[in-house]
Amino acid sequence: MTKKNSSTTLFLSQFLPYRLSVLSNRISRAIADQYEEQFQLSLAEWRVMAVLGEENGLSAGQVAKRTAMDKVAVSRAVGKLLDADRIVRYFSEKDRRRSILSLSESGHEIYSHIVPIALEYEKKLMEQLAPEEQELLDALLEKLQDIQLHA
Amino acid sequence: MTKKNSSTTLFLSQFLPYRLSVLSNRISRAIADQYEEQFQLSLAEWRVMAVLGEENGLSAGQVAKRTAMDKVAVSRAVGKLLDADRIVRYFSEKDRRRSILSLSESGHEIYSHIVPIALEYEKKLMEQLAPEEQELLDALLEKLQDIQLHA
DNA sequence: CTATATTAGTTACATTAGAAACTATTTGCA
DNA sequence: TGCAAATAGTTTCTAATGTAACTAATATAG
Repeated sequence: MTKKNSSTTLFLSQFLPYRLSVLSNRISRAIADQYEEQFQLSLAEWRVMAVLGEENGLSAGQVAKRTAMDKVAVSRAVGKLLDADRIVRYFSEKDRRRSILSLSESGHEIYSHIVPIALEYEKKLMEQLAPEEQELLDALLEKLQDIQLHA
Repeated sequence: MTKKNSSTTLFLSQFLPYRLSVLSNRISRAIADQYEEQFQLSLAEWRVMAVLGEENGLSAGQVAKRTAMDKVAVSRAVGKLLDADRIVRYFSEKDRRRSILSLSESGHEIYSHIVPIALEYEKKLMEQLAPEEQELLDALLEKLQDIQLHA
């Protein structure tokens, strides 16, 4: 029952999953604060717009994959964005289940306002790190991303 | 790749806040999956237990600060943990608003089961990185954590 | 063909989480 | 003192989220 000392107490402030979570939430919240009020956009809605700004004509399923959101969240976000005329939806002629989504004129307008804010924000963050450090962070995140979590 | 941010398009998959969020959610979820079912503990409840395992006798407010949860979330988690007899609560004699929280016997028991799981998990993650990389990641997170987000 | 399985997306239900208002207590200061 | 402001924590109301069930369309096995 008695185990190594090091494995009987967890120091939350040094625990990687916890640190990532706190950092990530702080950053996301800080950015979201800048567009939520100004543009009445939830984080989920913004993510959908972000991928559509990157690539037009995606289906809801493709959006889900790229944003790492689940399909219900995408469906809801898409619904709201349609209501607000920020995106446009067709359905594929070949497969009428598949939606084809793109930013509307006004969606593009909003997108082009938010992108600089988001990038500026990221820049501010990254500026805290030296260029080599930035590259390292990038590489480390890449590695961690690829880990198979459930062996 | 070198950075060439046109500042008119955002590539979500290369956007630091987004990458952090996806990574962090994946990791937290994977760990939570291991104790939620087994011990009927939500992430919030586990966090409260984790800081109490680290330091006994904290008030709800101190728990909130250390876990980066808001006070409502702490209040609710504390309520559930009390119901399940996983923690014990007194109120300070000097200031009867201030609570004094600590793990109960059975709380300690559960704590001592989960800590190794969490640490093992973190270890698995970190093992993907070379020792120098681990130190670097640590240092980079430290730096990012300290950034003043709202200038 | 046609019955079954699969896929895309939505809806319904239950749970959780956050904001704001509220209670109780303590502090500050006129 | 005594009354406004501050603090600790809880409750309430509402919005966001996840799971499962559902609808519609397409693909496929027999």
